[in-house]
Amino acid sequence: MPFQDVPAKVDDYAKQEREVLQLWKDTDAFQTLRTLHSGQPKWSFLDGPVTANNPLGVHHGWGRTYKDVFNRFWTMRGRELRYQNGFDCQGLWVEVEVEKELGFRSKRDIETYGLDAFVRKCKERVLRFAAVQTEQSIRLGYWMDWNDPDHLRELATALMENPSQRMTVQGPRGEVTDTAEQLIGRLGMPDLGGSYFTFSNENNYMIWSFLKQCWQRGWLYRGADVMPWCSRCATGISQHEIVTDGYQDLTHTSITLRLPLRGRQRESLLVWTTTPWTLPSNVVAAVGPELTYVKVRQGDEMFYLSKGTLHMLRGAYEVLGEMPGSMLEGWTYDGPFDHLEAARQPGGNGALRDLAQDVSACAAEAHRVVLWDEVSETEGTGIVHVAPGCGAEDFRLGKEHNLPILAPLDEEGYVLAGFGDFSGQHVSALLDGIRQTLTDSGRLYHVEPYTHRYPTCWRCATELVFRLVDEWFISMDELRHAMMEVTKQIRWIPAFGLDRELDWLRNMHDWMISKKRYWGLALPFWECAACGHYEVIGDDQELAARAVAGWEDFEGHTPHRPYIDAVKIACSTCGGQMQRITDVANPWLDAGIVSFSTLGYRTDREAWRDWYPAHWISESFPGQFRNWFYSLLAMGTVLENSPPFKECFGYATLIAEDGRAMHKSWGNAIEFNEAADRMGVDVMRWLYCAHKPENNLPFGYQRADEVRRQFLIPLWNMYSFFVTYANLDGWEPDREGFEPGRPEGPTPHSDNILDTWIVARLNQVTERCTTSLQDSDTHAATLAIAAFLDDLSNWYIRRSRRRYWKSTHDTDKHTAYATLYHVLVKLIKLLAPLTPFVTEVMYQNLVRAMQPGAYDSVHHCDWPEANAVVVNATLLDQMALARQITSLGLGSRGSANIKVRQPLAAALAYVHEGEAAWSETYTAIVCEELNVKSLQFVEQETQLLSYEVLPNNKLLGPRLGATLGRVRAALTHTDAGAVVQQVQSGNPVALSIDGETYELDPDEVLIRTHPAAGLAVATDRGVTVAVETDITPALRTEGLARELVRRIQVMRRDAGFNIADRIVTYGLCEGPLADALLTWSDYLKAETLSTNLVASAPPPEAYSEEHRIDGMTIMLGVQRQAAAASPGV
RNA sequence: GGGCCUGUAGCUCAGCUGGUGAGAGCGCACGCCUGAUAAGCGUGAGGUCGGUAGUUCGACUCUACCCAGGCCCA
Repeated sequence: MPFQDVPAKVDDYAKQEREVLQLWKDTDAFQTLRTLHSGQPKWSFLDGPVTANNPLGVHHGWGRTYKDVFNRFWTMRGRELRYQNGFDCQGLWVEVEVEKELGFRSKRDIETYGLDAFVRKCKERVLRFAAVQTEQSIRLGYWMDWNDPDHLRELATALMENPSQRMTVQGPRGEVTDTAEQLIGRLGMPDLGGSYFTFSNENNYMIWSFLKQCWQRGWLYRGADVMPWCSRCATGISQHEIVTDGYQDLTHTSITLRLPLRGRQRESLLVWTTTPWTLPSNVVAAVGPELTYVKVRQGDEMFYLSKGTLHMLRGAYEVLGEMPGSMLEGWTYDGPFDHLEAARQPGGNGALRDLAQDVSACAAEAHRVVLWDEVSETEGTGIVHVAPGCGAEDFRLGKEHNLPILAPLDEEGYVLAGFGDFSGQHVSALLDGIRQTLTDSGRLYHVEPYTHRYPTCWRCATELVFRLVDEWFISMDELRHAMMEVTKQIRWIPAFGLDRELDWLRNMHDWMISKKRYWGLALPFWECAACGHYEVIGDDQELAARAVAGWEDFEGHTPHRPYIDAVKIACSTCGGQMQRITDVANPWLDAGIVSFSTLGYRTDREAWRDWYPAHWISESFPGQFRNWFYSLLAMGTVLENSPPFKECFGYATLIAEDGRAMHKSWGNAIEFNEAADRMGVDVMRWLYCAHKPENNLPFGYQRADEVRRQFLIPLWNMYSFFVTYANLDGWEPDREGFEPGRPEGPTPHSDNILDTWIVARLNQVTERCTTSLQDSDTHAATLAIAAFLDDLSNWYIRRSRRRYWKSTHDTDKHTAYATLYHVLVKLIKLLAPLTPFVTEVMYQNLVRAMQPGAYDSVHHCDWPEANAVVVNATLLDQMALARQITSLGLGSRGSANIKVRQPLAAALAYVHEGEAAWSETYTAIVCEELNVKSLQFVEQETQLLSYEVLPNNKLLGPRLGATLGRVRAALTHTDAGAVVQQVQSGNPVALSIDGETYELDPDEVLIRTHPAAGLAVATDRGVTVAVETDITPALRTEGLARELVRRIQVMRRDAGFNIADRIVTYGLCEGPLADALLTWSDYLKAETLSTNLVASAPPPEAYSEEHRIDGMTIMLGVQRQAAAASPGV
């Protein structure tokens, strides 16, 4: 039973990969893998959930490749894994897409549409994209416990038809029957299996428990703050979100205006703002206590501004005097909009100000100059307009000075009552009116466009405004330090991850967890309308026990809006009825809880302990320090005060090949599916793995081509070469003693030095790969493998080719096959986690087809063990030396301009060390490579080169310290030849310096060489090689013979003969060519498989060509022998 | 303003805890090989290792400062 023939070239790697996928599916390969490793020691990987909101991109492919590589590696190393993928399901990002789908423009549209229907649409969208992402992940070769994508779609359809219809599905522990809605709510649980979904009941209730703990420890509070707010989404944007993609360069209209000082005729402060809509909410003006201010005259007016901002003035001015900022403190002024009702209302306007402070003054009364360290001169006038209801820093300053607050905007950005004509207008439309009012009142000084980085909504790109809101927060005061301690117990890769996480933790404010939206975790906060008391409910059972009304409306539903909102509980303080606040939660709570919710923390604490903490997690690090990593840490710290993961592997950002971010609109984006089809995913995976993760990864078709050419095609060529010749010779691997986990068999024995060498290299690389992957370093693993592939292809196989195609069937040939087979099979096991498809194809043919007891898949095999005994350092060094001599010899041939086909009499080599272990075998290899008759080592390198002697700094530095410099000087002035002789005979070298004698041991002296002029030599790292350039007539004849062989071989191919065909060769020529034909006729016949070599013109039926060689002409012909049609070589 | 990362050949990047030759791939030039063949191999040109100062016998490697780019936080 021969191997299946292997095409020399794969036309379509993607097609081949799809066939592998089908094979895995047909043989249920993944389930077999789980069974094989069930009960082994555990390796816990916790997946960071991907937002199931759109198809995957190639950047997801990068992360998923890492995850799959390490999952596969640890599995092969004999570990049991969970293989649970995660989908992130709840939150604004899904709402926004569904809104787009439905053509909605505001929250009101959603309410009109109905919360129940809207929430179902959100769930449906998640399920449909989870199905798409599942298919894409499978295409990538990512082996996980995937749901059947069609099943997810069926659930989505059922949910939309009728969520309460009962369905029965097959789970890993048997059939499960429930309503469509509840089946969806139970996805990822042990009885259903598959990916976890953060919208699951378990995930939501587990977060409730977490929040209850926070509440019990006094960390949970409702507070007022001025926050970035999206008027379109009608929601606050948390610190975590705004920093991601939030800032854009935007041009706004900036206004400089007068604030007339009270009691000072025609004197004004000059203030500048880029947000004119905040001017009606002005309360105070701030100056820098350290800055210097000036009083200037323009016409009959006097202005105050800081000295460093005089450029803000338009037209001529006269400086009247200077003063420190502190001198202005307490001056009062007339506000620009004091005629508005809001400015005259005691304490300011708006309901929420009471949450913030207790003040009775109105804004108009509060107008004065205050000191503020934050004021700078980098922009503006050095006098800052402060509106505590419209800016985060302003708000803090307002609290400090107990100022009234004017909060002008409602949820959707419309101005509230009390602002005159502005009331009812949208914030984005206020500019003209404000400008006109200022012009009319003579307050306007200057107007100018101004470009700055301004925050926008990360979902809908609407410009954010700052708005006074009430939100729910987790206080970081105590948690911060506990989290930092936990963070330090984790290994961060790259190491700077620790610093980044700590930096974030040090700086972050209290964690805003609420959102005034619809699709998300329902915050379990119940509030009493009567007395204002609130309580936190810890799980579904507690809710059931406490419910006094509305339970029947909720029962049977997942804990989402609107049904959860129906449940009322009794107030433990006043006995009144408590209602859930309508807010939903920040989605990072959902992702952060998964080290508890997906591992059975609430239901099976023992099983949870088996898998917690995760050994390894991985995500792209930009962003995740403040998001997923952060929320995991928060939950682990609050619930267990322990690290939820031991090792965090981060990687940078994927960019396009042109060095820019990928953007569809820039035309440099690549879709995942398109990449998979055009590149093949093995290529993608190698490209990902060969990259250093902390650097941004340029991704594109050019790089993919490089990978295919340098990695995949050479690998395939070697495989194809092996199979082609093994089949010709009918070679097959031993079946005796076959072990499915180790299909490569025991290390083969051979007397051939190339065999023992390549086996040594194989085991060296195995060791390196093992170490690297254990250390989460795919980059190092690919480097080691790439170097090995080069050795295998360009040295071992190339040097061994004749052993495979020679016509005798001897032990040497068998050993050659056995060795190459062993190497290839062990190699594909090393490669299997990295490139699972091509290795599977090779395995199916090399192993599965030949061994009845073989596993179905290469991925069921054990990770290869490094056999340290065969890693012979001397052998590796000597072969490296042989390659070096060869390379140098080729270099010197090149400099003499003599092609390799022309034999030369001798190569001369000098090696300054390591020659002792040299053997004739290496000489034979080098001679053949260099096409020389002999290789001679010269004793005295001075024949070829001159010496230079240097101190061995590494040894002498510590010994001599500062005197090393003088020793070096002395050494270079001595007779180098004499020193070399001393050193080579093992004697110390004595140096006299300033009357003192220093003795240097032989190993404390290094010898370096320089090529002497006029010789065709090449030298590198202490090795020198020269070739004799004399070409004798005999050598010339031989060279011609080799030239003829080559031309005949090409003719064989052009004539369409098979490589084993026997032929008759005709040659008509004179002179030296005729000599060559005669003298080397046996050689010619053997090389070209000619049974006969006829010195005459070829007959008409032969394939013939006229050739010119060195100015001579020869008529060559080749003719296939009828008798040679029989098989065999 | 603060934190982190990056800066090595035309391009993309390797260079482990300082040790004496500065490397790979791509591109370029020239050549070779040809029974893995619309593949492969070799050689070469090309770099003051961002800059400055310091530590050291010795710095691409460590330290400080500066410059440029990126990310993050104010």
